[in-house]
Amino acid sequence: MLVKVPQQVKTLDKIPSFGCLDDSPRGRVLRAAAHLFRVNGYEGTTVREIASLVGIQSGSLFHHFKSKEEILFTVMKEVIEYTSAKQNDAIGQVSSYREKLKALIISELYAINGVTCDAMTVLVFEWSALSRSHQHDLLALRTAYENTWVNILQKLQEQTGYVQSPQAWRKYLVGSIAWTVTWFKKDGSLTLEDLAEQLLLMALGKK
Amino acid sequence: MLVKVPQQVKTLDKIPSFGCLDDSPRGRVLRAAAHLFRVNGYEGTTVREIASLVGIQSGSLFHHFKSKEEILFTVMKEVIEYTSAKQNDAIGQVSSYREKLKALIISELYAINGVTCDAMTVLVFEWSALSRSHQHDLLALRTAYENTWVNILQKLQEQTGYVQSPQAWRKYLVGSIAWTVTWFKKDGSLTLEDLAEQLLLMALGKK
Amino acid sequence: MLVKVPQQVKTLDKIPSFGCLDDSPRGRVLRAAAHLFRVNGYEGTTVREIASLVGIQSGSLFHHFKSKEEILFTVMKEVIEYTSAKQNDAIGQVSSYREKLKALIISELYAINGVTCDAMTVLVFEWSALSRSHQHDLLALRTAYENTWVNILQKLQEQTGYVQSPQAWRKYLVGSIAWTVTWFKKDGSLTLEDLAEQLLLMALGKK
Amino acid sequence: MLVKVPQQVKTLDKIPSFGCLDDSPRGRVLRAAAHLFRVNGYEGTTVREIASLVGIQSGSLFHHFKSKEEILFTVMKEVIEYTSAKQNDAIGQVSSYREKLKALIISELYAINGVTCDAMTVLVFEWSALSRSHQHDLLALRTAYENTWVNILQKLQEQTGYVQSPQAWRKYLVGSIAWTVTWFKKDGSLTLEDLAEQLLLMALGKK
DNA sequence: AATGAATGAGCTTTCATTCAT
DNA sequence: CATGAATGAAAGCTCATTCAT
Repeated sequence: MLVKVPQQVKTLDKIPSFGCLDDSPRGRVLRAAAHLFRVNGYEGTTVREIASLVGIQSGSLFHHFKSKEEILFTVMKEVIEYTSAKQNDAIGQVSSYREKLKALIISELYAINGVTCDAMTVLVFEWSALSRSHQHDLLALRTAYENTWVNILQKLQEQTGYVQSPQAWRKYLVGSIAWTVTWFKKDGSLTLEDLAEQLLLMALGKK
Repeated sequence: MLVKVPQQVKTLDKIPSFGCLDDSPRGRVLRAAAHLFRVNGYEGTTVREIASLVGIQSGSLFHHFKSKEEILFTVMKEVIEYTSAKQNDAIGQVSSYREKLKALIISELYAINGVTCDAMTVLVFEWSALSRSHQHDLLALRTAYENTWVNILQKLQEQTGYVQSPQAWRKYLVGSIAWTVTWFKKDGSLTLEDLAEQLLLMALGKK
Repeated sequence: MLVKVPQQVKTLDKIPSFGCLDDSPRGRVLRAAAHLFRVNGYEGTTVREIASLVGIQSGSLFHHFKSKEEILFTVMKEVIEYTSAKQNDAIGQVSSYREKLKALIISELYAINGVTCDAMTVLVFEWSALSRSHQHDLLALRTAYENTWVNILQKLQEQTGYVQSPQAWRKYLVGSIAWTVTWFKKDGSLTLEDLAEQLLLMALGKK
Repeated sequence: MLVKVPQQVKTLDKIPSFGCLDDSPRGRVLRAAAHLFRVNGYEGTTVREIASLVGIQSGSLFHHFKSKEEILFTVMKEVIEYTSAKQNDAIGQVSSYREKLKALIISELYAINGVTCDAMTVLVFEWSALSRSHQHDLLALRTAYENTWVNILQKLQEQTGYVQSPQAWRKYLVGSIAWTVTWFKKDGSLTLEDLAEQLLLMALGKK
C-alpha cells in the first residue's frame, strides 16, 4: 500500500510569530497548528502532531482550546484581524488611489508570503473545514476586508476608465496574489517588491 | 461540540461525465469521488460516502481501485490527460499567438468551471493528499501541460515586448483562472467567454 | 507499518499429487490449498490465492466446495485415509514387531516429508482451524491411526521389557517425527532412511 | 454454513504471569494475547478479543503497542529471554554433562508446559505470522538458545560415544518435548519430572 | 496547567461467499 | 461449470476528546 508521508516540519522556533500567535503557551499551539494545517491540511493534521511540535502532550491542548476546530478558527480569526489592521495602516499612509492600490497589493503579498504565510494560507485553503457557525462568525471580517479593496478599485475605475468591474478586477488580482503561495520562494531572485510592481502594472493595464 | 456538517451533494446523474469518468461502474466511482473530494476535501470524504453516492457498498469500491488514494490519483491523472488533449486541440486550430493565448485561457477556464470542474479543482487543491510516488508519476504530465503555456507566452513576449517573464506571467494568469473556481457561477450574468476576454485583456496589458 | 510478506509459492505442477489430490479440477484446488495452508497457514491464506494458484477465479472454487473450511477438511480427510492405507500396507509386509515399528516410523516420515508433506503438515498444525463438527468427523480416523502405533508398541513392550508406557513412547516418537517437518531437507546429506534408522535406535534404546 | 466457534477462554487472572507478562496494563495485554494466540492462532484472534479479555476497548491496545503484530513479537521476545535465563541458571547449578542435559530437558519441559506455556507455544507455532524483519530480530536469540543444547550434547557425545550427531539428537529431543504441548495435562498422573526422566533415558539410549 | 491512559465511534480495507450472466 | 462484480460483516487501526491523578 502506498503510504502517505507527511512533510517534515521545522522546529517551533523556526515558525514566525505575529499577533497573538506569539511565544505564550497558547500562541505556540496556534503557530504549530497554523504551520501543520498549511503543510498537511486540517484533516491531515492530528492533534498529537500539533502537541508534539509544541512539546506537550495532546491532552494538554484541550486546556487551551475546546476542540481542534477551535484552534483552526482562532488561527483564521487572528490572521484576518492582524492583516486587516496592517492593510488599513498601509493605505492610510498614502494619498493617491494608485498608491493605495499598490499598498493593498504589497500588503496582501506580505500577508500571503511573509510571517503570516501559514495562517493566511490556512484561511484561504481550509475555509470548508470550518464549522458553519464559525464560517458565519468570520464572514463579516472577511467581507470588510474585501470591501476595502473594492472601494479603492471603484475610485480607480472612476478616475482611469478601466473597463472591468471592480469586483471582477479584485478577484483576478486576489487570485494572482493568493496563487503566489504555491510558487513564490523568499530566497529566489524575485523579491516581493518586484512582484508587487508587476502585479500593479498588470492591474493598471500597462505593458 | 461543534459538528462538521458536510455539504449536501447532488445525485450522481447530476455530476457531469468526461473521459473515463463515464457511466461505467468504474467511471461512476470516479465521478462521485471527484465531486465529494472537491466539496468536502479528500480527507473529509469517506469511502462510505463515495460508495453511497454511487449506490454500492463500500467494500465494492475495492474491486475497482486498490485504495482510496488510488481513486484520487486516477481522478487527477484522467483530468490532466483529458485537459491536455483539449488544450492541444484548441491551440492547434488557430494560428496567431494572440489567438493561441486566448485559446489557452478559454480552455483552462472551461477546465476549471466546466464539466471537469470537480476533478480539476481536486487536482489543484488536493495535491498534498497524494502519496509521494503518485505525485512523482503526475509531475511529468503537469510539467508538459505548463510548458505549453510558457512556450506560447515566450513567443508573445518576443513579438510584443511584454516586460514580464513568461514564467511569472503564466503564474499570474493561472492564479486568476484557478481562483475563478471560488466565485464563478455558471448561471450568473457573466459568461465564461466574457471572463476569457477580460483575462486576455489583462494578460496583454490593454485597458 | 510492518507488512506481512507471504512466502512465494511454486507453480501448481511443482506440487506433488497423491490420492484424490490429483490433476482433476477438484484435485488441483486441494493441492494448491494444501500447499498454501502449510506455507501461510489456513487463516493466512485467502481463497483468491488458492484460485490464483489453480488458475481460476475465486468464485469458481465454490462449485467444487461449499466453503473454504470444507477444502481444509477434505485435505485432512484425504491425507489421513491415504496415509493410513500406506501404513497398513507397510506393516502387513513384515512379520516381526521390530520390523513393524520400523515400517511405521518410515511410513510416517515419508508422510511428513514426502509427497503428502503439505497435507500432513496441515493436518498437524491447522487442527484448531477446523470446525468442531469436522474435528469430530476426523477424530475416529485419527484414533484408528494412532491405535495401530500403540498396539505395536504394546507388543514390543511385552517382548523387550521397555519400561515406558506405549502411549508415552508413541508420543515421544511422533513428536520427533512430526518435528522433522521443521528442519528436514530432502536434498541434504541425511536421507529419510538414515533418519528412520536413528529414530528406531532411539525408540529401542540402543546406543 | 459451518461456523468457526473459538474456544472459550479463561478469565485473565487464571492466566499465569512471568517476566514482563505481569499485572501491569501492558503485561495484561501480553498475557491475554499469548493465551488467545495459542488457543485460536494469531490470525484467528482479533484485537477486539484480546481487548475484551483484558477488559479494555480495542482502541486502547494501540496505546501500548503499535500493531497486533508487535504484540506477537513482544510475547515471543519476552519468552525467549525469560526461558534462556532460566535455562542458563539451571545448567549453571550442576556440574556433569549428564546432569546438564537433564537440566535442559526439565527446563524446556517447564517452558512448554508451565507458566510460559502460552507464550512458548506461540513462539513455536506462530513463527510464520511474524514479519520478516521481526523474524530476523529474534533469530539471534533463538540461535543462542539452541547452541546451548548443541554444545552440551557435543560434550556428551565425546564422553559417551553416542552415535548420532548432536544436531540431530537435539532435534529429536526438542520434537518430543515440543509435542508434549499437544497432550500433556498438568493434572494427570504423569508429572513433568516423570516425563523428564523418561526423555533423559531415551536421550541416553537406556531402556 | 499538565499528564497519559482510556474511550468509542468511525475510518479504510479485507475477504468468504453469492449470483446473474 | 466458469466468471467477476457485488455483497456485507468484520478486520486492524486512528484519533479527537475526556478525566483521574
